[in-house]
Amino acid sequence: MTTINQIAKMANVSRTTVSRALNNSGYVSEEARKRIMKAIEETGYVPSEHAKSLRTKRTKVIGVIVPTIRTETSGRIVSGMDEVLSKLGYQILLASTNLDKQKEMEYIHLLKVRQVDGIIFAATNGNEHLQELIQQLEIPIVVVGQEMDGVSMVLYDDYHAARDIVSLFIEKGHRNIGFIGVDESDRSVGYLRKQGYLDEMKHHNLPVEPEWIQKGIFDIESGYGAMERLLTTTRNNPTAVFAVTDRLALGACNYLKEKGYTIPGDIAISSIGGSEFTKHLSPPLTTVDYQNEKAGREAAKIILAKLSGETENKKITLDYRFLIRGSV
Amino acid sequence: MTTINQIAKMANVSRTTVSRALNNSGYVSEEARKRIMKAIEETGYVPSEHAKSLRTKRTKVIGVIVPTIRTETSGRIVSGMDEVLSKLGYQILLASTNLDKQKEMEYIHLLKVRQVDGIIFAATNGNEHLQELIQQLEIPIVVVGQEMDGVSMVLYDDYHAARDIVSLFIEKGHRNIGFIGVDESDRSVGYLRKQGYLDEMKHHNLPVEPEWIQKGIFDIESGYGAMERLLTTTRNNPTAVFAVTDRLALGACNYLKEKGYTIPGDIAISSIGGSEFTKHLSPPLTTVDYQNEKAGREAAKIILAKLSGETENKKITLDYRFLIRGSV
DNA sequence: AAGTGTTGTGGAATCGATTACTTATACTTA
DNA sequence: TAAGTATAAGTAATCGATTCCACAACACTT
Repeated sequence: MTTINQIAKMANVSRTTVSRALNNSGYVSEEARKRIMKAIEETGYVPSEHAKSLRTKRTKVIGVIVPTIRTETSGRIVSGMDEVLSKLGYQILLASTNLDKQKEMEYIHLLKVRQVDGIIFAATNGNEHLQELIQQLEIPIVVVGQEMDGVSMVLYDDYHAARDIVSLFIEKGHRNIGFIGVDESDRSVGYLRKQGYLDEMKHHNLPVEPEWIQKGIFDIESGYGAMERLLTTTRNNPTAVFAVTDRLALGACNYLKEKGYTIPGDIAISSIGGSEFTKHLSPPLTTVDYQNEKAGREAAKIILAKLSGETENKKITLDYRFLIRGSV
Repeated sequence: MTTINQIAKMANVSRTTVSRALNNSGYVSEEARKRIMKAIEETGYVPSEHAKSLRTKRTKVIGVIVPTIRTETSGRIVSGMDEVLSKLGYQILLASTNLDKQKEMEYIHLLKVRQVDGIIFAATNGNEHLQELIQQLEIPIVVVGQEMDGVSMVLYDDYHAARDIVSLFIEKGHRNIGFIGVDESDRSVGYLRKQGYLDEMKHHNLPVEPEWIQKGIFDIESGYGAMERLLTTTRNNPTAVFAVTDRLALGACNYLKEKGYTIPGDIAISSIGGSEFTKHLSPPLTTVDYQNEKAGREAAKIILAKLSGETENKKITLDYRFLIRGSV
């Protein structure tokens, strides 16, 4: 590896001058600059980022923590971030927690050690230790899709999206409307979306039977199970079901098809997620597209703003697109 | 930020001793060790990775270059890598080219500057400049899903997977079999899969009309277009079609459904990819699952082996699972 | 002729670690 | 008892950059 000292020697100047030439700081004569450039050209020299970081305390790396990178949602978020960050020479150090709450905290620690310039946190969590940890972090941080005190956030409008969906069902004449959710410790997906459902039902004076509310985890199988429970534990079956994620909805659809129910004839279904696959199901799934790329882009922009001195915490709530398709 | 010097002062030893205690190298008395640990505890000190890297030339970071992180395939590959790497304290520095061949080379450069310990390259390319660049790289490198001279590779068995698919069609009685491919500059997806198709056809003495071979790019829309051309440019229509990716197949299916063809009644269809969504189409798509996570894991293992001294280049060809479902 | 400003350059400290080398004990062992 | 060795800890060089400060040389003012 070529170092700045070798370049200095080749160009017959001190390494100070080389550094100045490289960073366009201070005075460097045309001749010296030319000799330096020639030496750099010949050797293919590139300055060591580590030495630089050690001195300047900036790494041009942003740490990104996601629950998993196997899903389309995470992929789209990260993709959006990368779009903005790479343009300014920042790179992404990826950490995937695989839904392990313990790891979320470990990774924050790890990223701090790596001295990333900022952290974007896109993993769901209810852990209050994490809150604490994040608060005392002296690195800029942005949280995506989750409310948290004292940090910048990019939020989806979970509550209103949920109400919109239920409202659509009601408009179409449904009165018995079921709900497939996840644990409420997940504030966004679990709590807010459920609250939207409940409030919209109440707003129309529609009753909600306890059996209409089922819970799954984040996978397709549990959507299947939830729909099964939904249709076997009460005589008073719902004619429409709102699932909080596309995957849950997919599982639910699978159950319906298997048992010979028609969609939306017997049961209408809709969810939140906007995954690409929803378009190609039969019938195509009605879903809310959160525009995850945009969330990623916005989060990246906030981090960049913080890095250039902005101190105020921002809170952005993104709009969404309601994709009404054949399943309702 | 606490540094090793502060810890040394607090524990009343030299920073050398602190370093030794931290790295379990050389002798440190029990008492000294205790005092050091106490100081670390109190301050929450973590050694700076940059200072470390500067001295040791190891960063514990692996650079990963992918064509895009929006797709399931990439997500699964990266996820598999992360699984193996994070266990040993390595992290992933992600670079996504967005299918821009120029960027592939830029990123290799960028990762080199960041002094990553190794690079995993999972982006398709036909560029010979890249070949050169990779060859002169003194960092360990592993290429996934693409043949290249002089480097370690993790390959999918594109050729045989393609033959298996065609063979299945023939077994089911099809004789007119169409093909939706991509540009052959992509050796794996473009060339090898096509070659498998052609060879299996020849092996059974089946003719291949030029119109049966259509080309798309990597998205759903072009699959739609390819299928359209396939059925409108010749009177001698195929009764089965092999698409080289799941997305192309999906586009093709969309066209068929739109025009009222039945699958597999009028036209059988199968592809390579094993994406999760294929299971939920109607009919479910017959596809070859490449087990991308495994590819990621294997690539990670090879990099790790290289980092611990292994010099020989490895070439692994992964097996695949043929998921035969309703579309054939 | 003295003072001031601009341009160009280099010396040396610094960032936070690791590590080769040295020194100082205490304990074996021939 | 002298030599050898295991244990413990410190000194100082080093990694590859940035940056503060000092110093020249020269051109202008006044």
